[in-house]
Amino acid sequence: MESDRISKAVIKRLPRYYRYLGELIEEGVERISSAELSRIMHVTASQIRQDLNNFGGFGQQGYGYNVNYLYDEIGKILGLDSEHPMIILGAGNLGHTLANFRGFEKRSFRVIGIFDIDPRLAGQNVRGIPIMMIDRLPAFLKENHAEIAILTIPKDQAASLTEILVQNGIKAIWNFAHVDLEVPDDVIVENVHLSDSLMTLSYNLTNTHREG
Amino acid sequence: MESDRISKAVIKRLPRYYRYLGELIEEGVERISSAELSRIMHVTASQIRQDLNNFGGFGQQGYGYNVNYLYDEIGKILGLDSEHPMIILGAGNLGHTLANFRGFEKRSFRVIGIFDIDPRLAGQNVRGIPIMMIDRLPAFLKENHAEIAILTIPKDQAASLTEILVQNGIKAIWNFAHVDLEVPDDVIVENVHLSDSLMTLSYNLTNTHREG
DNA sequence: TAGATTGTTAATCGATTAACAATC
DNA sequence: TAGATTGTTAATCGATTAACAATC
Repeated sequence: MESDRISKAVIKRLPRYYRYLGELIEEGVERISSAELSRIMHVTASQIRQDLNNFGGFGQQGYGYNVNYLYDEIGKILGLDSEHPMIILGAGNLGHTLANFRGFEKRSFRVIGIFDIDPRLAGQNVRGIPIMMIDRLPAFLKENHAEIAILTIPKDQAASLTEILVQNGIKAIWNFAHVDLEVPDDVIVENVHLSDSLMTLSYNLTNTHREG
Repeated sequence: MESDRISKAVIKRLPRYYRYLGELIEEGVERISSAELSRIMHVTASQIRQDLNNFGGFGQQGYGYNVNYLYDEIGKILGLDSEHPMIILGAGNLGHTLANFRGFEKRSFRVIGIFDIDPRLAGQNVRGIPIMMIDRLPAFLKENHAEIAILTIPKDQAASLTEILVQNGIKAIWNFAHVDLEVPDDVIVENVHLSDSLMTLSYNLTNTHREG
């Protein structure tokens, strides 16, 4: 069923709501109206209500939203209530950095294996997570359930490794390589193109201070 | 002058055009039509022409676009033809990783200093880039021209450090901390919220394989 | 109950796509 | 010149904002 597809714009805002609600919880806030949240987040109250109502009626007229309840519900919508075992492909600087992120585990994203082509890294580990050679990948994926693959490899290796991942049942790729991956329809790719991000910054820097 | 503000959506697409054009150059392609580029990039030809015409008429009727020329022009639009000295705040894993990125320098983004609060790091360096203590930051910014500050610090330090940066004339912040920064209008912030990105992936993973 | 605030419909705004005349 | 393809205007589509009736 196609159903009413939620727009990409809405989905991209969900983590931000989640983050702000988390902060409100830390501050001990129990309820909040869309108007108040609007002020804090610098978005319109209308947008907040529209966004949330894509997923259900979480609020109550005359009261607003219960912060804890809304936080939990958005967490569920984001899939944070279940485990997401991950593997990292590429044990370079970035791979190591992501393997060391403690924040992920709070949210049930756990790295269960790291893969590289450099034989000098074989047998090493990061926080107890073993670094294995890429040729072990298919066997590893048969023996272990991994949902998400993180790609922190050079762009020229991305295509061939993606194929291996797809063939072995990986359904989601968090891609840090500077290429767009070609995958079947049922495989999800989320790109983090750092250099694109930096260029956007550079654009704004170069062009903003000209006008005005 | 407000002028015809280029939409954010268009700007976010520019680096992607730039990337594909760079690949075409590597492949020795000299000219390309919007129709052909459309096929490669999986966007409409109409959008390509509309996007580019925000900045000028780079093509030629009956011919298409000269790849090298268009690449250079987009590079200029993105501000890649001038130097962008950067500093990194936070010499943790991520700070080190970014300091080590060689790709940036090709494009005239150069890291000139790294700052941290951990006294054990004082005097150390990354690829010759000195790690200094945060209290040296104001003096450093007076003596050296830095355009972009990269924030790879814990979120609770982000607000106070941002204030110091703004007071000392930094006009652009590449923010990896998990908070939204409050800055004056003339300061540009580009966020890289990795956990937001991972949650978006998790959302799609959780919700996509249900329908269909 | 009266007041507040949601959920939701309608209006507006902006971005994408289609179409085609201009022109190389 | 004829053919190809741009630049640009017009049409469509989607997302955001405004408004308000429903309801706690």
